[in-house]
Amino acid sequence: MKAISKLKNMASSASLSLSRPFSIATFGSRYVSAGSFSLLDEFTNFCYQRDLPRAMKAMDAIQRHGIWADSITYSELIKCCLARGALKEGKLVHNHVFSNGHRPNTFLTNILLNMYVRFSLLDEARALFDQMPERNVVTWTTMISAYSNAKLNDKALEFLIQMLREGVMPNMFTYSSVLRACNGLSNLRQLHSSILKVGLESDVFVRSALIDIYSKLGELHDAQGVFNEMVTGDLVVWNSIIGGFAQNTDGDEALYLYKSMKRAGFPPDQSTLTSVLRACTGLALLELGRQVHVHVLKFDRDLILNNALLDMYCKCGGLEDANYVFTRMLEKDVISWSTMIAGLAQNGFSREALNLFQSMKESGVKPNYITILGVLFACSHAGLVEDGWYYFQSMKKLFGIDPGREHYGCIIDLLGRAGKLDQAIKLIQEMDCEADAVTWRTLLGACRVHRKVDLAIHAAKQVLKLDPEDAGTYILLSNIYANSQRWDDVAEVRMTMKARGIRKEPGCSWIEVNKKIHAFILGDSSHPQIDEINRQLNQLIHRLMGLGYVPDTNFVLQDLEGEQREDSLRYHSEKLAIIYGMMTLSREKTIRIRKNIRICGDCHIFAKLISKMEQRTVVIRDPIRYHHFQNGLCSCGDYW
DNA sequence: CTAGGGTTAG
Repeated sequence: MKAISKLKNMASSASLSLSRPFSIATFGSRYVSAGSFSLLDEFTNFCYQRDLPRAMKAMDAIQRHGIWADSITYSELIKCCLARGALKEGKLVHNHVFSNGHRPNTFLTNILLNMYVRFSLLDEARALFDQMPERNVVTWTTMISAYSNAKLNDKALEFLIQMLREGVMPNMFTYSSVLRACNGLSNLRQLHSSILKVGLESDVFVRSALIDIYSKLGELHDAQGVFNEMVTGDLVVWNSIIGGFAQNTDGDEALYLYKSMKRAGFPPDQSTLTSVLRACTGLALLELGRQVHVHVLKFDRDLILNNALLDMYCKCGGLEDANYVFTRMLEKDVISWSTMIAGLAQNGFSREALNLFQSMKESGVKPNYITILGVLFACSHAGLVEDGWYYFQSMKKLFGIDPGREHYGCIIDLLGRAGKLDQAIKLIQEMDCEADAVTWRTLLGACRVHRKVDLAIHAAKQVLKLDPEDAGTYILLSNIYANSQRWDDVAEVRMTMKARGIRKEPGCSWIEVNKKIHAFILGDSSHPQIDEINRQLNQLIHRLMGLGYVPDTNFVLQDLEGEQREDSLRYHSEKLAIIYGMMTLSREKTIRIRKNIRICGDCHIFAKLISKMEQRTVVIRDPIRYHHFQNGLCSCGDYW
């Protein structure tokens, strides 16, 4: 410290800039006259002043005299080029320091190398790397980091191996870069054990990189293990684990960790809030999402965060809030537009979705693969066969996007709704991409609605071939057979299920009341108010039956999955959740429910009748679509 | 001179 303050005093008394180095130049072999010395002085000054145009001119002058400045000066100049995106000038500096057989040291070459990496010129970087006579850990790390950022994972790993072979020891920088390049678990476990061996696991960068890659590979258990070992925390480490759970659809754990993080004294930042919103989205927690919104206001310029907020409102059925956020966003990108378009379409506002698509095009934002999906989804929901077909046919020509499996799925849905099953099956045969389980399930849905038994059996078999774990399809297939009195086939399906150990998931519905989540599971009566709920449910069913409601126990071809317990039809979890919502939420409030499996035909009718009789809005989100029940009608148009 | 975390569909 003393030395520094001494230097400062010297500098101010001599009115020199501190950043100016005392040693000015490394001289070439040639004689340097007093005139060229001042040229060099000038060059150095311009570099430190970050005056790029003058520095470049001065560099030209010293080059003509065959002299070079020191590495620090050039590194300042290159920083300046990087800050201004001046690639051309950067290349000139590169040529200059290599001119007339001069060779920069490893430090300066690393900086040049990094410059090419920052400009995403990996080939140039590689060429420079290849001609370096000496490569230190920074050299290797720069290349590895460049390759992992470019997703050239094999290259990154290959460089790590090469580096080790040449006896250069990786440091924490190296590990945190190369971890992102892990393609599989075996790579990762190997790297992890080397990290433990050299004791670098306590570095926060390495820790967060480990957590992140474990969770990207779906190994949340390992990610949490690494997290739990943490002694001194760091915001990014917290964000890594919270993001890991949020992205792996374990919203509960993400939210729990979010609370712990705040308790540990780390204020959330943009990244934290984005993950927390994603967790709310997955759990359909509109009220909690609204609370998070308050914190988002501090970061109103953050596009990613606002997109996450927008999506939360869309997915939680808060369309008005979504629209509010959307109109007020300072900046909108493809994701913002796509989110809003899909959100409108999924919630039954097809016309609005298509209008928004129009505005998007007018605003000059280019639609992408996902945008078109939302558009096609809107068309199929509104029964706009012509429009949907048009967009599908011309998406390549208009937007340069090749239709993928999901686009075909939308069109199959579109044709299916319109009852054009022959065309739908023809399309499946003509698809450029392989039909998958989702494709066939879409067709199966159409067969169910239009009661095409033979085609339904074919589609169901295809689904099960591609996804042998799909309990709902087994049930549906067995119901179809039962309905046609094909008892041998029924027995066979049941046997297959048993042999494969397929068990149907119990139906479960969640509703958020007073910031608490209430879960209703079929066959579970642990809710404290279950007796009252059942009493009111029975009363209501009685009243509905007086108005002509007939509990629909004939599931065949009406129920794609449902809760599959014919005898307890009246206790399906969504019915319990609706009643509970009616009991606890004031009349003008929307009853919002999330379900783990698809709604059955009977509950669908039940919800429609309630919406009319009680004049209440009910929104049920199942795993694949939204049902807005209002005044006796559902936004899905009775097709799902 | 080299390093870590977040958004749309499925």
